[in-house]
Amino acid sequence: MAKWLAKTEPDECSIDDFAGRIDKAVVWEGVRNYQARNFLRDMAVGDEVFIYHSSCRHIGIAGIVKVVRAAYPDPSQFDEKSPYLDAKSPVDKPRWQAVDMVFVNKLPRLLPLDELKSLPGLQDLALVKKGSRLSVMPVSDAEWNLILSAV
DNA sequence: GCCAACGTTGGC
DNA sequence: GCCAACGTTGGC
Repeated sequence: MAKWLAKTEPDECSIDDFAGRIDKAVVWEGVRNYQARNFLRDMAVGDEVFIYHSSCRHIGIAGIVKVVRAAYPDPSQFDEKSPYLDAKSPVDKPRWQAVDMVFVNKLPRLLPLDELKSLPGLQDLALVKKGSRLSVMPVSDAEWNLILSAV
């Protein structure tokens, strides 16, 4: 079972938003970067995903969710009212993918970015690399366990 | 709010 | 195919 990390601005969709709707999956839409899209496409049902809070007061890994529906065409790319509308995406060959995810748990404490940067063994994780803007990325089992043991 | 780093766009 | 200009991301 593969593991992943996904960035989100908590104002948009925080780990608490996941926790507050455990009966209804969150549609992870709006990814508009090809590399991140490819990772989304590789996600399988049951895969676990770290939720990372960015562009906010407390930056870091906040919790874990899991995939309950594998990649399908992101509806927001065709939605005129969505900020994620991509008018150039062909309807018969959509560019962008979404997955559905549900809450698993919050970490006992938020693991801040500066701690993640200081952990030996995470230097290959795109998240901690300077200038990295990748919003969905794979996490190895070793990295996953290291992060959990640092909480 | 600033700004460095990055990905995308579009002219050539 | 190159690359400058531009818009966006995201930490600080």
